[in-house]
Amino acid sequence: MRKRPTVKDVAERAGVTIGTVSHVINGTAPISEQTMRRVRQAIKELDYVPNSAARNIRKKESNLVGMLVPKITNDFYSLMASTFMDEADKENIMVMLIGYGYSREREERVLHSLLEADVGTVIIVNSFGDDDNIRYLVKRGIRVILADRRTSIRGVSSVEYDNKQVLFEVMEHLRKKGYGSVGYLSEPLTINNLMDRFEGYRLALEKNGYEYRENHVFISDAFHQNHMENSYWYTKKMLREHRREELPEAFIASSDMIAIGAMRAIREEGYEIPGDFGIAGFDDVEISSYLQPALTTVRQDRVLMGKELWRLTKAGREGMPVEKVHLPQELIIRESC
Amino acid sequence: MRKRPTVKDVAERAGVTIGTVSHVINGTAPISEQTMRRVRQAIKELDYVPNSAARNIRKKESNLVGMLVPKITNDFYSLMASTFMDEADKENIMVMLIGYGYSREREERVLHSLLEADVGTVIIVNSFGDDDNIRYLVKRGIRVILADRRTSIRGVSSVEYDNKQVLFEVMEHLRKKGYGSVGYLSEPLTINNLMDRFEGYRLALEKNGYEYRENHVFISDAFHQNHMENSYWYTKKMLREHRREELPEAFIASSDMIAIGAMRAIREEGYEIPGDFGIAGFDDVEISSYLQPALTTVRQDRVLMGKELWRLTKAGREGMPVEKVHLPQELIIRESC
DNA sequence: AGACATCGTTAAAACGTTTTAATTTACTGT
DNA sequence: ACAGTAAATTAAAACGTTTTAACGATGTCT
Repeated sequence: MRKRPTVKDVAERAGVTIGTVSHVINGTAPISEQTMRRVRQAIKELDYVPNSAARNIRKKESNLVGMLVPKITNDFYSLMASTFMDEADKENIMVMLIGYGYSREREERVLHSLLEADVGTVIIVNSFGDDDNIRYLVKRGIRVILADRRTSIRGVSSVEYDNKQVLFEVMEHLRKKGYGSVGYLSEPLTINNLMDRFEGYRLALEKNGYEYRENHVFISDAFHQNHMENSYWYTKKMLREHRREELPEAFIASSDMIAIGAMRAIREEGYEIPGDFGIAGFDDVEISSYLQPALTTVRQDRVLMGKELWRLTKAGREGMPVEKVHLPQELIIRESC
Repeated sequence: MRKRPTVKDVAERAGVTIGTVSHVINGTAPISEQTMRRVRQAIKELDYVPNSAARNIRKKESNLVGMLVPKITNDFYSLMASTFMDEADKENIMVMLIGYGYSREREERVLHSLLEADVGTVIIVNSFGDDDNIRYLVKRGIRVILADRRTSIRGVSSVEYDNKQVLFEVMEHLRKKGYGSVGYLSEPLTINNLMDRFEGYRLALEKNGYEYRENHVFISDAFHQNHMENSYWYTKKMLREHRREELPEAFIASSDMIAIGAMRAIREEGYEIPGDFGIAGFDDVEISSYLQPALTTVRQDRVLMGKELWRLTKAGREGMPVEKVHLPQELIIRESC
């Protein structure tokens, strides 16, 4: 209710000048034992907490970093964000986490808010927009770090997974398990990671002696709010409209959510997994091992990702040069194929 | 790279004074058609974006609201937060979403950061701490809104679900399905919503002619990072250490995550759901209907919750009085019992 | 004893805004 | 032609900090 105390109030009560108070707080000048005590005491008594807006404005650097993800409700992003925030928290940096919901317009508005808030760094996770936004941020002197996506723009760091390679492992596993053909389910190929995966799929298909068949591949026409549900309907339709022999014997899905939706559809249409259809996903979200059957998937270590992102953020603030980091992926074999 | 332009730069270029620029931006004074144009032009040319820290400091009100949730990786919280943020975004309010990870110490530190950031409102979702933090915030003149939790402290709004009532429905459903006894799986009863549920369980037990049995109730000793996994081990241990007839025929779990962990354990121990054991959860997280079997659960509408929270936030900023809101719950019957 | 360095503190400017009262300019009605 | 008003603009203060240069006091070295 009462007015928030300021450094001025503290100074008054401690019988010193506001400069001194600031020095006590920040340790920017030698202070005698005695005034130290008095100031500390006053701070405690008034329950003073500094106003970071005022501080930032003067220091010309903010303690904010922005993090843009497609959806915060997706385990894949939220775990990554969560680790990142935990790390940032340790060094008293605040992160503004924002989901832009696959909306281009929203992404832009939100970026604008971040600019107003004067963030020094922006982490962009997996945005599918073109590079204009990134270029703009860089031009404004904001450090940009890309996660799970790369760019050719100079001056931005990125952390991505090695998407292409692991598909050979997945495919080989499917072949060994005896699946006679392998289809592919994916979101639209607008981000390079998804493109890489699809390319990996085609390459691995060939390498394992499978034939590429157009109608074994189902690529969604747009990003939807609910990947799971979308994939569910998509797959269901597909299963109904084709005879068994027109369908692949196994699927690789570009994310676990896609896989989960498909699994439900497959089940509902009366087929067995992994008997009638094998299926493998991407991400290894938490729920994967709790499914029935547990989902075989490619683990993308989001904890590691979060930590790397923080490392780069910190490095950036300290003036270190831009970096491109690659993270390994790992095939986790469970029951679904 | 180049210095961020300020209102001063804009003024200079437009050949007016900074006051005028501010008036143009905020519409706080009549401005001639002509200077309007010139200022707008200058803003565009310089690509000026106002610094909200400076603005907030002067206006003595910030455009920030803080939102504290236990974990952002939990679908239950993140969907709630997501809707809230969507609403806030529409009116250009930024929300600092923070997960405190069930850590008391972290909760306190984070609250402190929010104070520094000068938030006007803090939403606390489901915190299990005692009321000290809340009291403290209120004392500092910060509007506090509680979600999925209530308090006796005056001056704080809250939105909670009607937890007790719905258990009668659940229990009746289980009885009608012929389950001979009903157990209960829960996180520790430190928050009133969990207490309400448990109380509802006991009341409903009695009303339906079931006997309350100590060893049919399993209440976890602490909040764990991973509810699903925790519940999995817990249940597994339970199933192994007791003979079938010592165990209940159905379970009510205090959250879907708990239920999912238990389902896996039950499955792995060779039992069938809903045949050998029935199970029902709480929350209706997105994945619930994709499980095998699909989970019967009590839906708590998080979208509605998010919207209500925003409504109260807005009302608070506009000086409206405190409010206590109650949201209905709904039993969603699926396959697990 | 004088020059010099060190320590603790202060005064004042600066950061980028908004806001208020004051000022100028232009118009109105008599 | 004059006071009176309305419209547009400005000057300056204010917000809560940090930072810098300057200050006085005290001590040290020759």
